[in-house]
This record gives sequence, structure tokens and C-alpha cells, in this order.
Amino acid sequence: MNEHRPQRTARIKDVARIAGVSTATVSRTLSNPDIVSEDTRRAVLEAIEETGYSVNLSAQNLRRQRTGGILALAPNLANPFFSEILSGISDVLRGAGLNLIVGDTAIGDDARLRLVDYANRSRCDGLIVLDGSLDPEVFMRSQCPPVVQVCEWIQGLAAPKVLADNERGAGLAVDHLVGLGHERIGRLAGPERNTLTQARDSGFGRALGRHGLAPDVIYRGDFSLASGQRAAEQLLGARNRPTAIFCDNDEMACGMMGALRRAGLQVPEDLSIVGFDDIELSRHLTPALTTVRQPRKALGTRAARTLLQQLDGVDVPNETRVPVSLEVRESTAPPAR
Amino acid sequence: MNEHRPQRTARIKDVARIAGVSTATVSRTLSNPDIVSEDTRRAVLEAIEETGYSVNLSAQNLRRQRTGGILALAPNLANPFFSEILSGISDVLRGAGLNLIVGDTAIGDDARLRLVDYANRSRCDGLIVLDGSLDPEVFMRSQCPPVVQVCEWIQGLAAPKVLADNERGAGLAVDHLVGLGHERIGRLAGPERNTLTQARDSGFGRALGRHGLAPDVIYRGDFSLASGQRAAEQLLGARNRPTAIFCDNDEMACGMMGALRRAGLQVPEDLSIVGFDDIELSRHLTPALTTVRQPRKALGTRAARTLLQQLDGVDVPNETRVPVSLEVRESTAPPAR
DNA sequence: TTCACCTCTGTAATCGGTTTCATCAGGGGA
DNA sequence: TCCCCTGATGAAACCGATTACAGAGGTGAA
Repeated sequence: MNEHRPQRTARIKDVARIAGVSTATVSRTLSNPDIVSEDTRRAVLEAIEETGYSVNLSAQNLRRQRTGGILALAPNLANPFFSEILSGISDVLRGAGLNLIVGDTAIGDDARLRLVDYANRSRCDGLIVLDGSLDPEVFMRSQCPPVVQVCEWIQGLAAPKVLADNERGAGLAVDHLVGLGHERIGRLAGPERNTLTQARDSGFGRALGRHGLAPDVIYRGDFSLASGQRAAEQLLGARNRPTAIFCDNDEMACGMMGALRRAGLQVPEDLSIVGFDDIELSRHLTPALTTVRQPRKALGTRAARTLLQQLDGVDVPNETRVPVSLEVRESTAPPAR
Repeated sequence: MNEHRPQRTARIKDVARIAGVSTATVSRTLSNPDIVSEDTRRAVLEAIEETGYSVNLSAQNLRRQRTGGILALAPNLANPFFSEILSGISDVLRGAGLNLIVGDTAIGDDARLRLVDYANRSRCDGLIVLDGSLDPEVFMRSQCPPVVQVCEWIQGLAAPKVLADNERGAGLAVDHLVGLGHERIGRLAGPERNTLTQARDSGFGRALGRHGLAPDVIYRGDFSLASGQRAAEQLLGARNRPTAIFCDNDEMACGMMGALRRAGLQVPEDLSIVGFDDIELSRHLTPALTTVRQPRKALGTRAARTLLQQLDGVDVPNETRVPVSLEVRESTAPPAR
């Protein structure tokens, strides 16, 4: 007998031998227990216990023609906004026995090339895309597994989207500010080509129009704290400033607010600020930030569920809108006389 | 001829047939091009181009006895602190052709059970653990691949650690405060059993001792904004308050600062606050937060590199210390007279 | 008794690569 | 001329599971 069992972990063969059955039966016991007899099942489970067997996923995946993983592509892992969405995705995938693989798209020049490697059936069973700036073609080749877009979306890519209601969010912000008496309302927007920014631009303009107003100054940022700070510097240098600013995310709002206060301006007395996202921090700022709440975790879970349905061959809606709401806090007030 | 080629993606066999060689040669062309002749190589590469072939990773992984993935276990994906470390890990792994799989350990009651599934050679080639509260036994079974711990660490687990110099960080904070003239210095710490908190506790106490001082009040938090707020409420209700507080992370510091200011206290005039981590936000707060800077991205990259070395069989140091530094900003000042 | 049918199980093919080992052609030295 | 060696290649084993198919044994009805 081969008594020198080297540290080697158990295979299905080992379990089969010990239980006195074939590997087919072991496999069936694990994946479809009802079709094996009571006695056999017990014997197999005992053998599994004894050997500490666990299935080899590479082999299983190969045979089942799947990878067991879903790849999430985010522009910037370090951004808390995305990481909370990832957290929601993770929750759902775990329940479905799928791995969450994350890919940072903020990578070097060969990004495009690499992306093609990632958007491949042999690497993942599905993709969740959080970055609207990627090349749609990558996701339209036949090797690419099913895709769901969340939050941002790619122009020209016909994959299901899970989105916050950006137009309405912008509308809520405008209505609130106008209700307070503001008439010169500016905007700190994201990059011009960002689809999400475009949606809010349009909601912003339409809402102002409803009140008979037109947009005031528009600053461009990149969703970062630093870009909020830069916008504040421009604002400070301008004459005839708006009395309120609607920002495309809380981080920019926060960067702007910090810089304004440092320059001696009072928020909201001298300038009202509305953010977007409602990151946890917003309520802890002084003044606490008035912001459009976007349920990030829900966006993640919805996106993941949509993808799972797609993998199951279920028809999914082309667009899922997640409702937003306005959280009124301390950073908005009637304009100074 | 089988002209009805169904959408089916190309296999290595197809490439071999078209190039007029064996599958072995195709494989060699891809993994070890130097050992095939110039002509053959060209023919194979052309066939690959023609078919759009890309290797099936499940098959490759099975044969190579690896998974191509590294699993990172974090207590809370949504926390920006962890996500920036993940970003560093991601950078290194991408370069090594490995997937980053993330697992959120903040999961249900069956967490332990599931964890055993994750810490398995057939699921990943290595583990990076960011959560010090996990059960060490899970990582000590023979099925568990190599582990590296980063930031936090698990009592009783002899896996390499990559850590910030927590003792020194606490010392820097204390030296700074004492230098400003503070004598009653309190602390807003993490959970009592957290190894990271313990290290800072000890650095805190020792540094105070060097100055002939003893710790003032100690509040316990859980690294969240909300727990900083709660600590502030306790602080406000106390008599004979400390003149300065050293917090275990920036989020708690921020939560505390917001609550104090809202209650009418001035920071730093009435109370100086020092944080830990230097998250990006800290410099944008008003007042900007004085904090111990911890290079998170570097922690991630170092951890990933350490793991890769371990996988290559290289000896790695049991503990890597990443230096910290003090960022003096606006939240600290001499105590009021 | 015979046949149909059902339940349970084993044999062997299969997933798509990698790698060992054998083979063959050609070159150089004795 | 013969032998050995080297470089390039192919045949086939192998990684570890899943599953189609077939067969054994048992039950019930005709």
C-alpha cells in the first residue's frame, strides 16, 4: 500500500476509492444528492469528511464551461463611491457562488489592449462596467460575456444599464434652491463627455427652464476633491458670483466648500452648495452637506442581480432606474440680500 | 469540409490545424517562443490572428495547477481606507498577470464556514488579509495557499505582515501635541481587540511616558464616522476634558470634529485633534486635519509584492514596516490658557 | 413467466490546454 | 561510413472534474 501519502490534497478519485464507489457517484452526491441512494450518500459524505476533500474549481470550471467569476471594471478603486457599489455587487455574487474580480481601468497606455483580454469568456462569466469612458467595441466582440452597466454608461453600447435617476436628481436640487429664492444657480459638473454629467446637465437645464431661469456659470471638474478646490478658486476670482452651486458629486462639493471657507466665505450664507451621492461623510461635514442621495449599495445589488438574470437567460430591462432623493442639510439657505 | 462553423470560439486545435502543426507546437509558441523555429512561429501566429484564438484560462489553470487569482479579504469594501490598499494590490497583480478577487468579510453568520471555502488552493493562489479579526485556524490548514497580512494582523497567525509603523505614528502625534504644550491628551481608539489599536495604544502610552505624562480618557470607537460622533457626545458631557485627542483614524476624527463644532466648540482652539491615515479628505476639511500619514497604496503594493515573492519560493521578511509621517495642518494648536 | 419500467451506479468520453518523451533530420567528428 | 549530438516537432498522457450512455437489479402488471 502506498502509505506515504504526501501532503497532496484529496481528489475526487480518493474519495471514490474510500467510499467504494465511482467518481461519477461522488460527483452526483455533491451536485445532485437526490439521485443517489441514502446509503451511498452517507458513505460518500463520510469519505469526504475523512479526506477533507473539496472540489477543484479549475477542473469544475473547465468541464462546466464557466469561470465562476464576474469582473467589475471601475475607473478608480480608491474612490469610495465606487467601492460601495462594489460592496453591493459582492453581496449578491457571494450568494450566487461567484467570485468578484475587480479591475481598475485607470491604467497605463496599453489599457485598451489589456481590456480585450479581460472582456473574455474564458476570464469571467460576466462583466459589470462602472466606467463610461471605455471603448464600446471591446464589449461587442463575440468573445465578450454578458455586460451590465451601472451608474455611468458607454455611448453606443447596448447593454442593460442600472442608473440613478440623474435628471430627477438635478431637478430636485434646482427646485430646492429656487424654492429658497435663488436665481443665479451655477454648476460644478463632471467631465464634458461623461454620460452621467450629461444627464444631469439636461435635468439641470430643464428644471431651471421650468422656473423661467437659465444656468449661470458652469465649472468643469473630474469628481475629485482637488477639482472642487480648483473650481472654488475660479469662483472666488469671478465677479458677479452665483448664489448657489449644484455639484456633480459630494467630493467636489466638499473640496469646494473647504476652499471657500478657508478664503473667508460663509456657506450657506454667502453661497449655497448642493452635492450629489450622499456619501457617508456628507452629514458629518460642517456645515452638513445638502445633497441628492443616490443609493449606491442598491445600485450595486441591482446591477449584479441584473447580470445574474442575464446569465440565466432571463430577459432583463434595458434600463433600470433607481430613485434618488434630496437630503436637505445645512449647506443651503436663502441667498443673501 | 465543415463550413458551418458555429459561433464557437477557436480552440488550440483549430489553430494547430490551420497552421499545419500540432497543438504542442502552438502551446510552445505562446509560452516559450524561443524553442520553435522562425518559420513555424510565424505560421502559428498567423493562424492565431486569423482565428482570433485566445487561450482558455480554465484549461490552462487546471493543467498548470494554479488559479490565476489572488484573494484579498477586507472587512469592509466600502471603506475608502481599504479600497486604496486594494488599488495598490491591483496594480501589482495586473503586472503579474493575476486576477484580484475581493472578498468582504463583513458577512453573515456562516462567515466562518464560507471563509474555509475561500482559503483554498483551488480558489486562489494566494491570500492577502486585511482583517485582523478573522480566525487564524482557517489559514493554517494545508489547503490554504500562502498568506500575507497587511495593516491589521491576526494574533497567532505566522504569516508575513506588511504594516505601517503604528507605534511610531502614535509617538509622532504625542510629540507634536506635547510640543504644543498639551498635557491632558485623550484618545479615540479602535476596538480593544484590534491588533492595530493595541500597537498604537502602546506607542501612545510609551510616548507620553517619555514626557512624564500619562494617558487621559480613552474612548472606544469602531473606525466609523458615526463612532467619532458618539465619542464627541461623551466628550461634551464630561467634566475636565482633555485638551487634545489622538484618534485611530481620520474618519473617527472627522466624525468627532463635526459633532464638536456643531455643539459650538472650536477646533483647535478648544480642543486639538490628530487623526491617523491621511485620507485624501483630511486636507479639505475645515479646519484641515493634522494626521499621521500612512502610505496606503504603498502598503498594498508591498503586500502584493511580498505575496508574489512567496509564491516564487523566495524567502520574505516576517514583518515589513512602512514608515509613517506627521502631516501638521490646522486642527492642532496650543491649548487654551 | 415475461416484459416494461424505474432506480441506482459504473464506464468512459469530454472540457482545452501543457508537458514528457520519443522521433527524426541534419551536422560534425572519428 | 558510422555514431553521437542537437534542434524541432508530434503523439499521447495528464490535470480533475462532469455527464451521456449503458447496464444491473428490482418491482409490478399482464
